[in-house]
Amino acid sequence: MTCDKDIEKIYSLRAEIFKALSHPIRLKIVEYVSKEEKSVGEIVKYVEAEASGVSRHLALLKKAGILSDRKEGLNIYYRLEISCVMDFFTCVNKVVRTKLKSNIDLIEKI
Amino acid sequence: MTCDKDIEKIYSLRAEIFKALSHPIRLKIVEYVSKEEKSVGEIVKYVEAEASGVSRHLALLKKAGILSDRKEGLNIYYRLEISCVMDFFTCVNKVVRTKLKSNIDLIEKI
DNA sequence: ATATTATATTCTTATATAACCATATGGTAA
DNA sequence: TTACCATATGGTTATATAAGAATATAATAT
Repeated sequence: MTCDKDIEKIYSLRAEIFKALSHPIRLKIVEYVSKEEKSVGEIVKYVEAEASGVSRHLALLKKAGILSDRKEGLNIYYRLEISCVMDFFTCVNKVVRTKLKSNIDLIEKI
Repeated sequence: MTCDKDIEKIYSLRAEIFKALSHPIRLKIVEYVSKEEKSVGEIVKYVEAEASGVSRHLALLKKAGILSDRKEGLNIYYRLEISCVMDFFTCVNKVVRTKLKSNIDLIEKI
Protein backbone atom coordinates (compact mmCIF):
# COMPACT_ATOMS: atom_id res chain seq x y z
CA MET A 1 0.00 0.00 0.00
CA THR A 2 2.96 2.33 -0.52
CA CYS A 3 2.25 4.53 -3.52
CA ASP A 4 4.65 6.68 -5.57
CA LYS A 5 3.51 9.81 -3.75
CA ASP A 6 4.41 8.27 -0.40
CA ILE A 7 7.87 7.35 -1.61
CA GLU A 8 8.43 10.86 -2.95
CA LYS A 9 7.30 12.28 0.37
CA ILE A 10 9.67 10.03 2.29
CA TYR A 11 12.63 11.04 0.16
CA SER A 12 11.70 14.68 0.69
CA LEU A 13 11.55 14.24 4.44
CA ARG A 14 14.96 12.58 4.39
CA ALA A 15 16.35 15.36 2.21
CA GLU A 16 15.12 17.94 4.71
CA ILE A 17 17.31 16.44 7.42
CA PHE A 18 20.36 16.76 5.23
CA LYS A 19 19.37 20.28 4.24
CA ALA A 20 19.18 21.19 7.91
CA LEU A 21 22.77 20.00 8.28
CA SER A 22 24.02 21.73 5.15
CA HIS A 23 25.26 24.93 6.75
CA PRO A 24 28.62 25.40 8.52
CA ILE A 25 27.11 27.28 11.45
CA ARG A 26 24.41 24.67 11.95
CA LEU A 27 27.01 21.89 11.94
CA LYS A 28 28.98 23.79 14.53
CA ILE A 29 25.85 24.18 16.64
CA VAL A 30 24.95 20.49 16.42
CA GLU A 31 28.42 19.50 17.50
CA TYR A 32 28.40 22.02 20.34
CA VAL A 33 25.12 20.92 21.89
CA SER A 34 25.78 17.22 21.35
CA LYS A 35 27.43 16.59 24.73
CA GLU A 36 25.14 18.76 26.82
CA GLU A 37 22.35 21.27 26.31
CA LYS A 38 23.38 24.89 25.80
CA SER A 39 21.49 28.18 26.03
CA VAL A 40 21.02 30.31 22.94
CA GLY A 41 23.37 32.88 24.46
CA GLU A 42 26.11 30.30 24.91
CA ILE A 43 25.60 29.09 21.37
CA VAL A 44 25.73 32.62 19.95
CA LYS A 45 29.03 33.21 21.71
CA TYR A 46 30.46 29.90 20.60
CA VAL A 47 29.65 30.19 16.92
CA GLU A 48 30.47 33.91 16.78
CA ALA A 49 27.48 34.83 14.66
CA GLU A 50 24.61 37.27 14.86
CA ALA A 51 21.98 36.33 17.46
CA SER A 52 19.02 36.64 15.12
CA GLY A 53 20.67 34.39 12.58
CA VAL A 54 21.57 31.81 15.20
CA SER A 55 18.00 31.87 16.43
CA ARG A 56 16.76 31.04 12.95
CA HIS A 57 19.35 28.28 12.55
CA LEU A 58 18.18 26.79 15.84
CA ALA A 59 14.53 26.96 14.79
CA LEU A 60 15.40 25.19 11.57
CA LEU A 61 17.32 22.42 13.32
CA LYS A 62 14.44 21.97 15.72
CA LYS A 63 11.89 21.87 12.91
CA ALA A 64 14.00 19.21 11.20
CA GLY A 65 13.80 17.10 14.35
CA ILE A 66 17.52 17.22 15.05
CA LEU A 67 17.46 19.46 18.13
CA SER A 68 14.93 19.89 20.90
CA ASP A 69 14.55 22.80 23.28
CA ARG A 70 13.55 23.46 26.84
CA LYS A 71 12.61 26.77 28.41
CA GLU A 72 13.93 27.72 31.84
CA GLY A 73 13.26 31.25 32.99
CA LEU A 74 14.65 33.67 30.48
CA ASN A 75 16.79 31.08 28.78
CA ILE A 76 16.07 28.46 26.19
CA TYR A 77 18.29 25.41 26.14
CA TYR A 78 18.85 23.38 23.01
CA ARG A 79 20.14 19.84 22.88
CA LEU A 80 20.71 17.11 20.32
CA GLU A 81 17.54 15.07 20.00
CA ILE A 82 18.85 12.27 17.78
CA SER A 83 22.33 11.26 18.86
CA CYS A 84 23.09 9.04 15.88
CA VAL A 85 23.49 12.23 13.88
CA MET A 86 26.95 12.52 15.42
CA ASP A 87 27.99 9.33 13.61
CA PHE A 88 27.62 11.22 10.32
CA PHE A 89 30.60 13.33 11.14
CA THR A 90 33.16 10.52 11.01
CA CYS A 91 31.96 9.58 7.55
CA VAL A 92 31.73 13.17 6.36
CA ASN A 93 35.30 13.74 7.47
CA LYS A 94 36.31 10.74 5.43
CA VAL A 95 34.65 12.24 2.32
CA VAL A 96 36.28 15.61 2.97
CA ARG A 97 39.70 14.01 3.41
CA THR A 98 39.35 11.98 0.21
CA LYS A 99 38.34 15.10 -1.67
CA LEU A 100 41.18 17.22 -0.30
CA LYS A 101 43.62 14.44 -1.04
CA SER A 102 42.48 14.18 -4.66
CA ASN A 103 43.08 17.92 -4.97
CA ILE A 104 46.63 17.49 -3.71
CA ASP A 105 47.18 14.74 -6.27
CA LEU A 106 46.00 17.15 -8.95
CA ILE A 107 48.34 19.90 -7.76
CA GLU A 108 51.27 17.56 -8.10
CA LYS A 109 50.41 16.95 -11.74
CA ILE A 110 50.67 20.61 -12.75
CA MET B 1 48.70 25.51 13.80
CA THR B 2 44.96 25.31 13.07
CA CYS B 3 43.62 28.85 12.70
CA ASP B 4 40.02 30.07 12.76
CA LYS B 5 39.94 30.31 8.98
CA ASP B 6 40.89 26.63 8.68
CA ILE B 7 38.14 25.61 11.06
CA GLU B 8 35.59 27.65 9.13
CA LYS B 9 36.78 26.06 5.90
CA ILE B 10 36.46 22.57 7.35
CA TYR B 11 32.91 23.21 8.51
CA SER B 12 32.07 24.53 5.05
CA LEU B 13 33.48 21.44 3.38
CA ARG B 14 31.45 19.25 5.69
CA ALA B 15 28.34 21.31 5.02
CA GLU B 16 28.83 20.82 1.28
CA ILE B 17 28.52 17.06 1.67
CA PHE B 18 25.20 17.45 3.45
CA LYS B 19 24.04 19.96 0.86
CA ALA B 20 24.80 17.45 -1.86
CA LEU B 21 22.52 14.99 -0.07
CA SER B 22 19.76 17.50 0.55
CA HIS B 23 17.63 16.77 -2.48
CA PRO B 24 15.13 13.89 -2.83
CA ILE B 25 16.30 12.93 -6.31
CA ARG B 26 19.93 12.91 -5.26
CA LEU B 27 19.13 10.69 -2.30
CA LYS B 28 17.30 8.32 -4.59
CA ILE B 29 20.30 8.27 -6.92
CA VAL B 30 22.77 7.60 -4.11
CA GLU B 31 20.69 4.69 -2.87
CA TYR B 32 20.28 3.32 -6.40
CA VAL B 33 23.97 3.27 -7.27
CA SER B 34 25.07 2.07 -3.85
CA LYS B 35 24.97 -1.66 -4.62
CA GLU B 36 26.40 -1.50 -8.13
CA GLU B 37 27.32 1.13 -10.66
CA LYS B 38 24.58 2.35 -12.99
CA SER B 39 24.62 4.23 -16.28
CA VAL B 40 23.08 7.69 -16.52
CA GLY B 41 20.32 6.24 -18.70
CA GLU B 42 19.42 3.65 -16.06
CA ILE B 43 19.45 6.32 -13.39
CA VAL B 44 17.23 8.64 -15.43
CA LYS B 45 14.70 5.84 -15.87
CA TYR B 46 14.82 4.89 -12.21
CA VAL B 47 14.31 8.34 -10.76
CA GLU B 48 11.79 9.38 -13.43
CA ALA B 49 13.22 12.84 -13.93
CA GLU B 50 14.48 14.89 -16.83
CA ALA B 51 17.83 13.76 -18.19
CA SER B 52 19.47 17.17 -18.07
CA GLY B 53 18.48 17.62 -14.45
CA VAL B 54 19.73 14.17 -13.50
CA SER B 55 23.00 14.93 -15.22
CA ARG B 56 23.39 18.02 -13.10
CA HIS B 57 22.53 16.13 -9.93
CA LEU B 58 25.16 13.53 -10.81
CA ALA B 59 27.79 16.17 -11.47
CA LEU B 60 27.03 17.73 -8.10
CA LEU B 61 27.28 14.42 -6.23
CA LYS B 62 30.56 13.72 -7.98
CA LYS B 63 31.92 17.16 -7.16
CA ALA B 64 30.99 16.58 -3.54
CA GLY B 65 33.06 13.41 -3.55
CA ILE B 66 30.12 11.11 -2.95
CA LEU B 67 29.96 9.44 -6.36
CA SER B 68 32.62 8.59 -8.88
CA ASP B 69 32.20 7.86 -12.57
CA ARG B 70 33.70 5.70 -15.26
CA LYS B 71 33.33 6.03 -18.98
CA GLU B 72 32.74 2.99 -21.16
CA GLY B 73 31.90 3.61 -24.78
CA LEU B 74 28.89 5.86 -24.99
CA ASN B 75 27.88 5.26 -21.41
CA ILE B 76 29.00 6.77 -18.18
CA TYR B 77 28.63 4.68 -15.06
CA TYR B 78 28.28 6.21 -11.64
CA ARG B 79 28.88 4.47 -8.37
CA LEU B 80 29.01 5.29 -4.68
CA GLU B 81 32.54 6.36 -3.82
CA ILE B 82 32.18 6.52 -0.03
CA SER B 83 30.12 3.63 1.21
CA CYS B 84 29.73 4.87 4.78
CA VAL B 85 27.27 7.40 3.40
CA MET B 86 24.70 4.61 3.37
CA ASP B 87 24.88 4.41 7.15
CA PHE B 88 23.34 7.88 7.27
CA PHE B 89 20.07 6.53 6.00
CA THR B 90 19.29 4.41 9.05
CA CYS B 91 19.74 7.42 11.30
CA VAL B 92 17.86 9.75 8.97
CA ASN B 93 14.95 7.33 8.94
CA LYS B 94 14.98 7.41 12.71
CA VAL B 95 14.74 11.23 12.68
CA VAL B 96 11.94 11.12 10.11
CA ARG B 97 10.01 8.54 12.13
CA THR B 98 10.38 10.54 15.35
CA LYS B 99 9.17 13.64 13.56
CA LEU B 100 6.18 11.93 11.95
CA LYS B 101 5.30 10.33 15.26
CA SER B 102 5.34 13.68 17.08
CA ASN B 103 2.94 14.98 14.43
CA ILE B 104 0.57 12.08 15.14
CA ASP B 105 0.76 12.85 18.85
CA LEU B 106 -0.22 16.44 18.04
CA ILE B 107 -3.17 15.33 15.91
CA GLU B 108 -4.52 13.33 18.81
CA LYS B 109 -4.51 16.45 20.99
CA ILE B 110 -6.81 18.43 18.70
C1' DA C 1 31.97 11.95 -44.06
C1' DT C 2 27.05 11.72 -41.80
C1' DA C 3 23.91 9.91 -38.50
C1' DT C 4 22.81 8.18 -34.06
C1' DT C 5 22.99 7.64 -29.21
C1' DA C 6 24.33 8.96 -24.41
C1' DT C 7 25.44 12.51 -21.67
C1' DA C 8 26.61 17.33 -20.53
C1' DT C 9 26.10 22.30 -20.80
C1' DT C 10 23.95 26.78 -21.51
C1' DC C 11 20.24 29.94 -20.80
C1' DT C 12 16.21 31.54 -18.71
C1' DT C 13 13.06 31.95 -15.06
C1' DA C 14 11.10 30.73 -10.65
C1' DT C 15 11.85 29.82 -6.06
C1' DA C 16 14.50 29.14 -1.75
C1' DT C 17 18.00 30.58 1.43
C1' DA C 18 20.99 33.72 3.92
C1' DA C 19 22.41 37.96 6.04
C1' DC C 20 21.48 42.19 8.11
C1' DC C 21 18.94 45.43 10.74
C1' DA C 22 14.94 46.69 13.17
C1' DT C 23 11.24 45.39 15.93
C1' DA C 24 8.44 42.25 18.82
C1' DT C 25 7.63 38.80 22.41
C1' DG C 26 7.78 36.87 26.86
C1' DG C 27 9.86 36.18 31.28
C1' DT C 28 11.89 38.55 35.38
C1' DA C 29 13.13 42.24 38.52
C1' DA C 30 12.50 46.85 40.50
C1' DT D 1 3.50 49.64 36.44
C1' DT D 2 8.19 50.28 33.94
C1' DA D 3 12.53 48.61 32.73
C1' DC D 4 15.47 44.92 31.33
C1' DC D 5 17.21 40.75 29.38
C1' DA D 6 17.09 36.59 26.29
C1' DT D 7 15.27 35.08 22.34
C1' DA D 8 12.32 35.26 18.19
C1' DT D 9 10.20 37.34 14.13
C1' DG D 10 9.46 40.62 10.19
C1' DG D 11 11.11 43.10 6.15
C1' DT D 12 14.52 43.79 2.72
C1' DT D 13 18.02 42.56 -0.35
C1' DA D 14 21.56 39.56 -2.23
C1' DT D 15 22.69 35.22 -3.62
C1' DA D 16 22.07 30.23 -4.52
C1' DT D 17 19.48 26.52 -6.31
C1' DA D 18 16.13 24.15 -9.28
C1' DA D 19 13.48 23.07 -13.43
C1' DG D 20 12.72 23.05 -18.30
C1' DA D 21 13.89 23.54 -22.98
C1' DA D 22 17.36 23.99 -26.37
C1' DT D 23 21.86 23.13 -27.78
C1' DA D 24 26.55 21.06 -27.57
C1' DT D 25 29.90 17.36 -27.09
C1' DA D 26 31.86 12.91 -27.61
C1' DA D 27 31.86 8.09 -28.82
C1' DT D 28 30.30 4.84 -32.02
C1' DA D 29 28.18 2.97 -36.23
C1' DT D 30 27.08 3.30 -41.23
